[in-house]
This record gives sequence, structure tokens and C-alpha cells, in this order.
Amino acid sequence: MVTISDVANATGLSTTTVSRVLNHYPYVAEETRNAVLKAVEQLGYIPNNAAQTLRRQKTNTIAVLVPRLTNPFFSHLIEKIEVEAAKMGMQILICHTRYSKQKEMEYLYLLNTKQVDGIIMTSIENKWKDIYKLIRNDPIVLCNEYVNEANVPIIRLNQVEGGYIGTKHLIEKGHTKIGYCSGGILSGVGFDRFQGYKQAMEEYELEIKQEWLFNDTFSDLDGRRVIHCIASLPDRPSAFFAGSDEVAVGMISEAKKINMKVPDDIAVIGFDDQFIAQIVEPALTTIHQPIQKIGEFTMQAMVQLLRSQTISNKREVFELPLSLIVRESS
Amino acid sequence: MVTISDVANATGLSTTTVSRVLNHYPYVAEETRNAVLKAVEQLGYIPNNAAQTLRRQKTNTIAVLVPRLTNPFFSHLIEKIEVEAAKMGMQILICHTRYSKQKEMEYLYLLNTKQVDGIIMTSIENKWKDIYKLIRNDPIVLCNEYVNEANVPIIRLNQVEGGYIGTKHLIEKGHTKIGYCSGGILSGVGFDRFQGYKQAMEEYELEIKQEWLFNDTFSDLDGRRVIHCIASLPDRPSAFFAGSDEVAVGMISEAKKINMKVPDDIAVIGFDDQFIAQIVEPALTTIHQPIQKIGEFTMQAMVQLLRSQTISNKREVFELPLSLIVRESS
DNA sequence: CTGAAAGCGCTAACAC
DNA sequence: GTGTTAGCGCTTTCAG
Repeated sequence: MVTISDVANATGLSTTTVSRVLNHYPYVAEETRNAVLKAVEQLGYIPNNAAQTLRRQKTNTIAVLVPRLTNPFFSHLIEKIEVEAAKMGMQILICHTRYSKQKEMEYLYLLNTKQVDGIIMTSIENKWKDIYKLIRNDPIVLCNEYVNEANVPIIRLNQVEGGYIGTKHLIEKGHTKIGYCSGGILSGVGFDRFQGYKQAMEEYELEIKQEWLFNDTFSDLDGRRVIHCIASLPDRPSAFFAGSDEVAVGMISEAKKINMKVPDDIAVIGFDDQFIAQIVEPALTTIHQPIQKIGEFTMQAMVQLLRSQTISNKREVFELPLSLIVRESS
Repeated sequence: MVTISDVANATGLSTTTVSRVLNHYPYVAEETRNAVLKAVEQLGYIPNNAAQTLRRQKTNTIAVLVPRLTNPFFSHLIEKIEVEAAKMGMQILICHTRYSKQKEMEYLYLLNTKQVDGIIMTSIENKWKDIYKLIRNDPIVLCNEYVNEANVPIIRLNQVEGGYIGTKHLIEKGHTKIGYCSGGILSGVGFDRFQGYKQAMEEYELEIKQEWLFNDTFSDLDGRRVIHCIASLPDRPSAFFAGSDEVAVGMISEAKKINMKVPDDIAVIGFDDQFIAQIVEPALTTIHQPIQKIGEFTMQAMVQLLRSQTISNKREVFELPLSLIVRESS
């Protein structure tokens, strides 16, 4: 391995000077600089990252905790965050938690082992109290998912509004019996969306029947299950707000199988505006989330946190708007 | 920051002994061990990764170069590789090349800056000659994409067979005019699939018309474009083999818009067996790729490479079979 | 079974 | 403008 002292020896200079050239220090003689650069080139010298990190006490990489890489929402989000990070000369370390409390905790440890300078959490599995113990005043920003107790920058979407505009749209289409399903009930995102749904229903004084509500729906399979439940109900909802496009698409697909017409027998609306929303038939009405913007804001917040060495006991919330995409399923 | 010497001081032992306990050295007195562990716990000591890496000259992380996170094939592949790596106590660093030659080169540098112990490439943008210059005899394994000159372990799918069985299926359905499209022509994967297509066509002595062939098709938009081209042809193909499910789905969606019936007017077959293949209507006949197996084999090959410190100038090819999933679009 | 000492490769005071 | 020196936190001979 070629080290900085090899370069120093080759040029007859000190390692300090070599280091200065490499780090673009202002006051180095043009001649010296060229000599160093030439030697670096010739010897094929490349700085050792571990040594730099140990010395500088910073890694220039930030961890992004993400529950599921195969979920399009997250893969698009990560893609954007990565692009933004690259612009700032930073690397991202993708930490795949697979919705596991333990994995999440393990990854939060990266901050302690000085493997990353900061952490972006796109989902939260553990109690904030426990998370906070690990991260203390370290740079952390919450993106998408959030908790109210967290005193850190939070970039989130107005999920209440999302639930509200989707439901209101169905109501305006003439529906009065509207079902709803979401992923985990513990998720702040899921909770907020439900609040939006409730808000719209109450505003129009519509009844929310317990049997029209479903939980723990994540995949198309869950959507299929929900459709069967609905079909067997004496008093069926005429419209349904699904917690994600995958679930909605599963519902549509299964509805057709059992001869329920969409949107005539049951109108369906999803959440996310994924690729499949345009492909399924009828095309899915859904709530669009400005993923690019979230990614951008998140990295901005992180960079700011990293710059200001002060304690980050500051709660800052950036809330971005959602929009309704009307297609054929409603 | 709590360091190893803090623990040493607290226990009245040397840093050496503390290090031994932490690294599960055999000969440490039970009493000593407990004392260390207790101090570690009390002080909240956590080893500094950069220091360990610098000293040990290994990182325990391997880089996975991937062109596009949002492509389901790759996100599923990465997910599996990550799981396998975790089993071996290794981390993976996801390197998003975005199909950029330059980005790829930058990431290959990670090996030189000792930020990773090995590299898995799932796509190849640069000439192998140039890549080889950077990586020399370092641990590298090719996964999915490959080049013939590479003297490294290669885990790949039998793409020739994939092209062949898909085409043969269409022929057996009675089609004689069969079109074909693929992504980049430079890709070994794309090239092989085309060979399989050609092989089947030749075997049945069917004509391959140049106007039925398309290139650089990646997204559903490309599929839509292709359908319009086909529709305007005096001599139309009656079946089409698309290079990916996305493209196939775009074709189906657009075909319906211009009143071409699938599969009657045009049969379509895709490649990948993604989620959308089951959702689109008619459901898409496609080639299934055993992604889990590829991920597993790839990590196995990498671990073996890492273990055997010898030079890896050995070309080893593992080829996995593909299978045809017949649905309604053919 | 334990400790002293060296050093992994780099950067940053501090001096000149 | 450049060099000397110390040290980031850890592991590993080597000696006892």
C-alpha cells in the first residue's frame, strides 16, 4: 500500500506538505504542489479512509434507516437522498431495518461507533425514549415517519390532509358509506391519515361503521382479504380508502374476480401514487406524495445540523402538502 | 468519547487486556474479564470503528454496485444480499451508480481507499479493461451482469435460455412473426437474451425482420412507443418479447388504448416476473428470475474470496436457470 | 495470564 | 511556505 510518507519520500518533502497539497491548503508553492501531484500520480497514492476518519473524527457519511428497500416509496426516497448527499460530497449508508426493533437499535449504534456523522430515520420502530438514549444530542433527522416527543428536525407530509382530501373526494362523488384501512396502527403516519378520514366524515356527518375499518393492511394480499370481508357484509360500504396503492390494487384485482365492479359497486382510492396506480384497471385514484421534495428537505436539514455544531435540541417541523390524483377507480 | 484507555484506567488493567476481553481472546482470567465487562457497561464504552479498521486493515463491509434502486429486480437483489451479509456479520455499502460510467469508477475506488473489503457489481458500465486496472486482484464478484474477459467469480442467470424459452413458448402458441426489444445493446444480459431469441427463431426457421426489433427500451414509456411503431407497420408481428416487465406492461396498456387486443392482436411476454405482472390485465406471461438464489450464491462467493487470501485470478461461473411463468398475455 | 511499546496512516498545532 | 512533533483509538508482537 502506498502511503503519504511514500509520497513524502519520493518528493523529498514532509508528509505535512503532501497532506496540505492534497487538502487544497492555500499556501503551498506552485512548484511544490506540482511535484507532489506528480508523485501521487506516479506512485498511485490514494488516501486511506480509516486513517483520515480516525484523525478528523468525521466520516462524511450519513446513515439512512429504511424499513424496506423493495417498497417503491422508500426506494425513490433513498434515491433522491443519495443524489442530494452526493452533491454535498457525502456518502449515505443504507440501513435496512426490515421493520425490526432490534435492527433499528443496532443501526443507531453506528452513530456511537463513529461510523457515520448523522442519521436519517424514515421509519421508527422503537419507542422514542429508547432511541433518544442512544442518540442523545447527535445529528438525527426524522423523515416521513415521526413522533411528537422528538426534539429534532422533522420533515413530514401532511398526512391528516391526505386522509381528508381523499375522503372528501369520495364524499363529493356521492358516497356516504366509506371504509378505511391502514398499515400499523402505531405508526404516526397511519394515525394521522385516519384522523383526516375521520375529520372529513364528521364534517359531512357521515357514520363510521366499525366493520368498515381494517388494520394491518400492507400488501396486495391484504387488499384481497379486505374485499372478501366487505363482500360478506350485510351493509357494504360503497367506497373504500386504502392505506397504500398496493393494498388498493389488490382490492381492485380481487373485486373484479368476484364480480364487483370498480368504481360502480365499490370505489377505491389508494395512497402513494406508485407506478402500478396507472397500470391497474381501472386506473387508481390516489394521493400523491412529493418524494423528491422530502428527500431534498431532509438532506438540507441534515447538512444544517452537521454545520451548526451546537446542540440540536430543537424541534423543527417541515410539513409538505399532498395532492389528490383522480383517475378511474373513484 | 469513552476510549479503551478509559476502561483500562477504570479497571487498573492495561489496554491490551481490555482489548483481549473485547475480542474474545481465550486466555483471560474470569475475574479480569468480568471486571472489564462491568467497566465497559458502566462507562458506556463503544469501540471506535475507524481505529479498528486502521489497525486491522479490514472493514468488514462490502460494496454493492447497483444501477438503479427503484428497479424492483435490484431492490430485491440487494435486500437478499444484505440479509446474507448480515448473517456473516458484514455490512453492505450500497453504491448507486445510476448507470453512470464515472460514478461506477468512483465507487470502484472505495476498494483502494480501504473503505470496503470487497465489491459486488450487479451491472457494468465501463470497459472491463478499465475496471481491471482499478481493482487488480482485489475481491470482486460479478452478479447478474458479466463480461467474458473477467477472471473473477460470476453469478449469473442463463439469459440465453430465458430468451429461448420465452420465444419458443410464443412459437408453440402458433406465432411466426415475433418481435423483440431489449435494454442497452452493450449489456451482456441483453445480448444473451437476444441470442436465445434468435436461436429459437432459427430453430423453427422463422424470419426475423429488422423492423420488429427495438433497442434502448427501459420503461413503460418505451413500451408505449414500441406499440405505436408496431401498429404503423404494414407487416405487423403477432407476438412480442419485451426485455422487461415494465416495458411489457407499457405495451399492454398502450395497446388497449389503441384498440389492439392482447393477446389476440398481439401477444406479449415480459422478463422479471415483477409484482405488476400479476396486476396488469391481461396478466403478463414472463420469465421468472431466481433473485433469492442469486443473492445467496453471490455472498457465498464473496465470503470465499475474502477467506482465501490467495490471488483470485480464477474465473468461476455459476449459472442459474430461469423459468417461464405463463399467464394471460400470450 | 498480563503489560509495555510500537505503529496502522493521517492531520494539525506550533515553530521557524 | 515548509517541517517537527504529537496523537486520533485501537491491536499486536514481544517479553515476562
